[in-house]
Amino acid sequence: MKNEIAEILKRNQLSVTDSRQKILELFRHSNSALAHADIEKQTSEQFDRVTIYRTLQTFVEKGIVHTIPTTDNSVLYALCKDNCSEGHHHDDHVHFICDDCGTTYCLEHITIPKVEVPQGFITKQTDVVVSGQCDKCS
Amino acid sequence: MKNEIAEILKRNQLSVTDSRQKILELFRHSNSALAHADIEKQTSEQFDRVTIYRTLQTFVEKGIVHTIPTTDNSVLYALCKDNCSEGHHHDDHVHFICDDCGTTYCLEHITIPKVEVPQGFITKQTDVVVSGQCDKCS
DNA sequence: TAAATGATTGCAACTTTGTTGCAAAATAAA
DNA sequence: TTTATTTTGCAACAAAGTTGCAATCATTTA
Repeated sequence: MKNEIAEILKRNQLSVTDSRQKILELFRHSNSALAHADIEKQTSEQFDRVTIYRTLQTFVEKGIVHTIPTTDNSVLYALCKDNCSEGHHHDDHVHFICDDCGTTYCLEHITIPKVEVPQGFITKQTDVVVSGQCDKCS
Repeated sequence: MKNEIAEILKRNQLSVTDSRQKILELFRHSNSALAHADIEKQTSEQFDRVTIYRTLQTFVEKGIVHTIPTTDNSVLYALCKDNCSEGHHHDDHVHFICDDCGTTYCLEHITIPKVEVPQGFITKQTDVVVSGQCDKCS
């Protein structure tokens, strides 16, 4: 378990530190996306705010975690499933935000539809965020 | 021209003030989405930061403007085309963010595809954000 | 296994972004 | 024109995020 987490870090050429292990564990045990504030709370302020910012940034750069677009100004992070390669995210799944409980899910099994763009535009990534009620709140 | 803008404000039961007219004009003359900072710059700091925040908030509430989800933590605003009714946005179009120049476009003519969600989930809104290169940068 | 190297952390200070209360000013109504 | 209501700008604050730097920790090498 703990070894598996250390493995992921090593595979991404990251040194294995307490904060990285703990934060990565949080993501693996959560079935929803996490905000910076969630992580700060759930680690019971064991780590400095700055460390959490930097860890998340590193994880995004390494393709361990991806950010989820939201209409409000909050930033959400979620595990990339098949461990995207550095700078090459290919998390082609839909995100679902529940209006009631606020939970954000990665709907891994629903693939992003192809979206047409006008002449001259080139698509590199397509993000789909669905909002409404999740199965627990409906 | 100016009258048309005043009309929109009156139609939405808003009193016609300098800041509201000027900011609404900015949106109408821009073919892309605007961030709070853009507006602050483009009004050459004629209005207080707070006024701009409050004006944008009011416009969103009235359905004159809508927010666009982004992967970074920035909030973008764009004109609602057919002047959504209060609280009832129905801007079912795709948003495109150019990775090179950073411009965000509302692709008015491209409709959002229907996205399946798992059993028990209820869809209320679907946001699609495509990123890549726009026609000017490709 | 211990010392040396290099990366990461925590702290402090700071910037940027967004919010709130309130008096003054502007708009709309009478 | 006067009155009532709304909006604005200021000040002060709160939250979110960033940067430099010394101390600490992880990894490498001998």
